[in-house]
Amino acid sequence: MSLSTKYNPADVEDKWYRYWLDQGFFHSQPKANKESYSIVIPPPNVTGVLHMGHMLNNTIQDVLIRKARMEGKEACWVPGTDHASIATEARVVAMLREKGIKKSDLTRDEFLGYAWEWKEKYGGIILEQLKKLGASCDWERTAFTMDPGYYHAVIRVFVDLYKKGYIYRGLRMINWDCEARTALSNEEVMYKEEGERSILYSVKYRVKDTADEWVIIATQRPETIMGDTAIAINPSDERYRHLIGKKVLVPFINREIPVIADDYVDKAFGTGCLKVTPAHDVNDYEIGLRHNLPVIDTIHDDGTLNAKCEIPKFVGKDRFAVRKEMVKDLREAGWLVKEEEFVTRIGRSERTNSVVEPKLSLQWFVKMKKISRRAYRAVEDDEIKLHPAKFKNTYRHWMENVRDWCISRQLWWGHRIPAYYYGTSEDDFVVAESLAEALTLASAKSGKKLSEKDLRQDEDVLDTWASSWLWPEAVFNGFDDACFDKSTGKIRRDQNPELSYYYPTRVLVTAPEILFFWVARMIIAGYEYLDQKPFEDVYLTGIVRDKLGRKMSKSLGNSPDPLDLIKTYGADGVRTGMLFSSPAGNDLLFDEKLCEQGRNFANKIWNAFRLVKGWTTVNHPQPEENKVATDWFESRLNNGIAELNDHFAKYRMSDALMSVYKLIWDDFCSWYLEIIKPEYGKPIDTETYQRTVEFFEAVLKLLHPFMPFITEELWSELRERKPGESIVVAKWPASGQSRNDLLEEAQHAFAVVSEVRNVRSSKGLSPREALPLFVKDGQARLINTFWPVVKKLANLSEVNPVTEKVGQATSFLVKSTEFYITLGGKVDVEKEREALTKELDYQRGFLASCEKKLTNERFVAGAPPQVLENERRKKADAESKIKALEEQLRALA
RNA sequence: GGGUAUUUAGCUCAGCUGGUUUAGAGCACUACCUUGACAGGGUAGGGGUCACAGGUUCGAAUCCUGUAAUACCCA
Repeated sequence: MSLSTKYNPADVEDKWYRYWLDQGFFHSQPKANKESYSIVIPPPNVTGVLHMGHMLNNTIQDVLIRKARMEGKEACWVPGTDHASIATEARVVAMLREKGIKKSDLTRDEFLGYAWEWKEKYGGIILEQLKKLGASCDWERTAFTMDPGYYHAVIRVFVDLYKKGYIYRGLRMINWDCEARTALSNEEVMYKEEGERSILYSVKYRVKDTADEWVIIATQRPETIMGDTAIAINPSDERYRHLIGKKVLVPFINREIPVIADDYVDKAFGTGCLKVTPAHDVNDYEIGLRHNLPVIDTIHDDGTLNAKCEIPKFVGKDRFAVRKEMVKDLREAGWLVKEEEFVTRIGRSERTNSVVEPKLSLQWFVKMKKISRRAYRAVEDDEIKLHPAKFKNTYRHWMENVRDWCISRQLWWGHRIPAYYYGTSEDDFVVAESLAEALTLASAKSGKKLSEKDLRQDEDVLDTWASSWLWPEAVFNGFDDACFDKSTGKIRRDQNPELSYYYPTRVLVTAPEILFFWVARMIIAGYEYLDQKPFEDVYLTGIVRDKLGRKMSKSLGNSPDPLDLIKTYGADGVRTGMLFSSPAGNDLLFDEKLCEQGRNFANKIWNAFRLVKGWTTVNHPQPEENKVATDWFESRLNNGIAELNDHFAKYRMSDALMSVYKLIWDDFCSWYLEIIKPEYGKPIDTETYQRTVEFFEAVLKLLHPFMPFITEELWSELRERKPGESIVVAKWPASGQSRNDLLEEAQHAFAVVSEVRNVRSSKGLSPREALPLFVKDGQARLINTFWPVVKKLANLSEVNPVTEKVGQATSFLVKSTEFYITLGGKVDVEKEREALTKELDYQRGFLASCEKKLTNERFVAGAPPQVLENERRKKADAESKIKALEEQLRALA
């Protein structure tokens, strides 16, 4: 073991992680008569690399799971990754493009071959990085949402929900990514916070059968004019009321469209006339439904215009190119009345950044209203608790307005939708777990004898969340043949020992931004398939931002590389750095200084260890101050454990860490060790030494969930350890009796020490110079057993009780006890007077505030007795202090 | 535009159902300390009319109403 004055994390971290793995401490199996404590990891994208959000999230999980393990629970933390269909596919497509391969030149199977290759190569990176952080996952259970068993589970659930009537296929307005050529969920559409600049064009349409009557509409998408099927105005708009029912002509193509009245139209926006294009705008589509308007879809999947636009020169051209041409043509025709810049919100694909095209499309949906009812109640009734609880409101709001879930994606990487088509009509399909089964069903449904060649499987895959919502069940193989009952569509827990042991999991730790599309849906699935919640608690972390409050992102380049941080500050330092400032649900403004604080803390403990390890022992009777110190610290420790457990129970991780931090730094190092520290080169008595080692062990254990590496290193060196022993599986300290009288007396004693030090510091006296102290007790004796401690820490030559004030001395007050230090002529009377006067002013002001209350008749009549009594005590206290201060002032004169 | 939250020391935050000393912590800051565990340290200290304006109450950082700023979610 090195004697360096600085702790070097790099020397120990890898060594211990390997040891923990070799010993199998992280592996869990169901054990009869042992309580289980399980956590499933929010699976990171298989394409991802570790970012600060993961660091925070996984540190918290590791802290919780390590504490549970030490408490003797069967702790099981299941790791894994998510196939992230759209993100991964985008990366693979980009990778192929670099090699000069176009996705469109590949067959589905060829493409998937590349995708799997890519996944095998890069897919495990993030999990390897978590090991550097110290994550105590059960790696033998590592899961992936496209593992064969998991894949089958997802397909099985699709079939089951279809049979139950929850899944349907329908025409809907969806968000379309023209570049990736896929539907996007609302969550995958991003808007720039500050909006985007665009141009609002005012265009005039001729009213039918008039020579020179026009309607002027405002639009930012003139390229969609050919898809217009109405002009809408607000029914209360006097300016246009006379037009209702008339027809107007679409520019260039002269198609007749009606003028209709609809409340949706905002009179103040643009000209107050809205062109309605149901195929290309969500709101227009809604208006179209209300007024039975036709839908004319003029844009292809790739964003180019199609023949329905009726203008041949536009067909095949990109929507944005057409916009430019259209504007030019309108201008030349004299129909463009105005162009003005304005700021609007433009939806863009999270993955490709291309402008989202609202589009009508046949997609698969899950009906959400009924299936989500129990999930809604579960959180409402606190069967599942959200931390912090404020998210309950958000959850309720979403659940009450839940909308059907579009689960199909026009991609290849993912779980292929198990629908098989056999004819040309929209209803000519069946849904089945396998081709063979599909064939049977299709033959029956069509009444024809079909062969496999007649069946065509749906080309699309499922939304990634439609697989990850099964995570808590699927990682324990809940949908296997052995326990999934197809006839009831339920999992039989009793047929699955793992599920019956680990489910429900204890807590889910994740980011609030995925409360709906992941957390809520997992709850829904849990109740649907097991009639039981998937987890007891949901701990929602904040978003990691930079010092300036900006979200950390790759594009901003404001995110530090977590592995570099670990290299610089050690995993323990980074873990504590993350937790120092992360109250649940609040964003964390990350600053490297926090990691530095963590590293410094590690160093502090390291040096405390060097101190204790450096002592030699001798079999002497225990000195009085050591006896007092050990008794006191035992109480302080017990009380610290209780406090810590309480913070944990409430998921107050920051507070939990801070309370261990202070217990170790302030109480153990600054007070306890300073009291018992023998003079340089002298030995310490055996009794005190033994107790100190015990205390040290206990505080290391309390700190272990937060700082696993340094605590293991020191714990292993503190005593002889047998092979296979480890702090990882050491017993969490029990919180025993705590003596309040000792804790209180210590407070007073330490206050006296501080005051004496203060006197030294303000008088410029050396700490080596012993001083005499005189004590004039007030109503109660402040210090009894702690005098030897005070004498040592404050370096007092003598302590003398007095009954009268002491002249020619500097003085201070703790509670109402007066203390005097004679300085042999060194007293600066003016300074003393100043300090005393300042204190006296404060006490008088304080007294006045008490008196004000007590002389208020309504207060005396209305306040509860304890409050009154308390107020009287405060008053008496202040009065005696004032008296003492006045005496001291007089003594100075 | 709708919803939900936040606003307490320079920074990040505690302060639960109003009353335990005219508000607490960590960091940062200031002064002193090259003291034998630790300068990645020690000792001491300064710093807030609890966003603003009203109201309820004997009493408000805490409850109510309004205003303003900010954040997130949904449209």
